[in-house]
Amino acid sequence: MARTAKPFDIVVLFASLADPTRLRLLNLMSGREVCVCYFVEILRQGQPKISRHLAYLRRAGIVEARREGKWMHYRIERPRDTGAALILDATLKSFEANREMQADLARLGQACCEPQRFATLQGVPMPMPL
Amino acid sequence: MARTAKPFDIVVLFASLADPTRLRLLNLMSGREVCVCYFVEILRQGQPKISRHLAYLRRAGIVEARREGKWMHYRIERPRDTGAALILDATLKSFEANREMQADLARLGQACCEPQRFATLQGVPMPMPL
DNA sequence: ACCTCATATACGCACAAACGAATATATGGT
DNA sequence: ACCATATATTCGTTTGTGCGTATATGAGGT
Repeated sequence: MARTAKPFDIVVLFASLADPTRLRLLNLMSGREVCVCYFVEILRQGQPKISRHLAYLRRAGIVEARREGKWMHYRIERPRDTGAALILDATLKSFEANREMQADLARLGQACCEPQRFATLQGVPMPMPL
Repeated sequence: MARTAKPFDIVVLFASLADPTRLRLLNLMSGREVCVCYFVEILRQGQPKISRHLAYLRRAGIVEARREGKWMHYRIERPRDTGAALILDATLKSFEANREMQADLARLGQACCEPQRFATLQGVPMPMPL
């Protein structure tokens, strides 16, 4: 029988959005593909914590990962489910009015333009606009 | 000093949406003010459970209550925070494509048109469009 | 004052989530 | 084959959530 894609679970989507760290991760990924080490540096949180939250977002079906050598790049994946996609759109849009989210983006901008100021980011591939 | 309305907490909003019962409640309230006893009847869940979930939605700032004699009526209250309001809009819109949500609405329609078929709803004020 | 009905809250339990620390896996370089 | 680096997963603990049952509150009727 044809493998039916299991219907998108909206409760799981909301659970994945109900955490400040995960929202900050999504904000940083908005419009860009970002390497894990940037998240660790920008959010100043432990690496296992970041990794766990990224896995959570992936299981929820709104984030995809791509390996490039030693590095993993994460990007937002708009769900095929229309309702879910619109909720995600509205969520990302809401970040535009949020101080902390804009501060995170500013820090990400710094890390890209002046990577020499971030000891942990030497030689790391830069975030790429999508 | 001027009482600053505390900024809308988007994490609390998402937490309030991350539960199937609460989503079903919001769906039933979409465009209508509904009495608690309808929720109990339509969702076939215990009254304390319904009441707790309504309180949760109220604390999250997306639902308001109005007393009318013995009865409590609940309605959706669009948050003043624009981002939150758009997320809520998208959430309600997503219900239109959902089987179970439409079945709940159909049951609510029955309860209104043929209240005599629902023993628990005798003499209860009808849901009112807003 | 008392009783009933509608709704809300308190209590105790079972289960899930989030965390830091430690460990495992995967890749590339020597 | 070995080591270093980047990332993922496991473990044990703490904290939070949802539930049913029991009880409290609040309004209206007698």
